Amino acid sequence: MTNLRISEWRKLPISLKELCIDTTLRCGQSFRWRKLENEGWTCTLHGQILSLKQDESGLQYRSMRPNISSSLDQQAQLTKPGIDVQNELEETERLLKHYLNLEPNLSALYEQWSSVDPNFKKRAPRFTGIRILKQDAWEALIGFICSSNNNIVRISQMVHNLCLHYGPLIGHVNSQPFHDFPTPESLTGPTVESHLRELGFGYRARYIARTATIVAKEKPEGWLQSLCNNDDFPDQKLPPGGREGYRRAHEELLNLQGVGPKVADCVCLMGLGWGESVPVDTHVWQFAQRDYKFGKGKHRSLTKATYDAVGDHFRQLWGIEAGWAHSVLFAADLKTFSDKVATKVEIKVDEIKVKEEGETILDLKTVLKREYQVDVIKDEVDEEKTKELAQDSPRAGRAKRRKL
DNA sequence: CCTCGCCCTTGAGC
DNA sequence: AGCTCAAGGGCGA
Repeated sequence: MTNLRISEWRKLPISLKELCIDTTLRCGQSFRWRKLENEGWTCTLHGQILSLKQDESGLQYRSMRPNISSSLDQQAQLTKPGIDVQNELEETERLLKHYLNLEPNLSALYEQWSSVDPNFKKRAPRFTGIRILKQDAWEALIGFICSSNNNIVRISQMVHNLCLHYGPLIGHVNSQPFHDFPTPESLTGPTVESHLRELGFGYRARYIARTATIVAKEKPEGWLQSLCNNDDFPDQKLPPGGREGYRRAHEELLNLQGVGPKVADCVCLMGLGWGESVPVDTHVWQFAQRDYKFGKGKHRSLTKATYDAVGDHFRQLWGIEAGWAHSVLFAADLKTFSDKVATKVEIKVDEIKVKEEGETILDLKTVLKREYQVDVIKDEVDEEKTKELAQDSPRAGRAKRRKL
């Protein structure tokens, strides 16, 4: 095991309503946290390894830093002048508070969204404590370039491989290596694309290599950070298209390779701190049609115009932190969390079907039995609504159909 | 402006 | 065993 200086466990007083790490770290906004036996959620952050544990009493964390000299044992390190342990503890706490984005009052936001949106009010109680993290913008950018046509498990694997091969090793925990996220510079070079293809990145290999080159060589130093939101006290007025700074950041990101509207919005929201950013992916498009009357007339398919209209709608409905509310409903739509949503199976007997065969019309009375899987919020089962849902839901058409 | 085929890989479902 | 399809899209014609 690599020589690490391990801090004591410290406590951060925060309720599960304000932050639920088990949901927040798995809902597809960050891809590097690993849950280890006896260690909890673990990830590298700015040259150190952080572990998080949470129960009803609060959040616990500890840091693991690489030793400067491996010849000294832990006791010697602790007493060695030059290493200010107290200072490091404070630094870790600052880092963690910043990353977890603990400033906004999440309960108050949930209440506000619930008061203006019955659908949010119905679904949110099963998904409390989902907080938008303040991730590093560069990491978010690469992570979401990887996300196209992909699933969370595989995205996480790809990001892990990226760190393993291109990021500096920080240390081992439970005999697993932990690397920091690679810099843009380290992902430039003539062999990166082909190597990433060998590692299974597919067509995203070229996007990553090109975007890394643009950021490292063509843009000025600190360009990505310059797009981030520094408005600590946003005024309540929000233009339908979002604040000027958000629009500019979004537009700038579109010039990169492998970055379309959706990926740009993910980076704006999770890497640059623009709360009004609403990434519209297949899940969001699904519930926009199911619960918010999109998918008809002018906004039949998810074109760029429809994409903007969906975002504008949610911004007007939810306000300046619309992206936060969006993440709650997104999580509610993930199969990963289907254990949080009770599944009710409805049996419905179809109408008698008449089957034609050549010239003879056979009265084949085929009774079809359909099983509809309907997401039902536990303890809030409304029979009429449920049936309606089953018939209107896009899932109903793909529901299992068995002949008897 | 909208639509479509294509891009890589993996796992589930049939 | 083999096929289709979707998984948090983007790009070019």
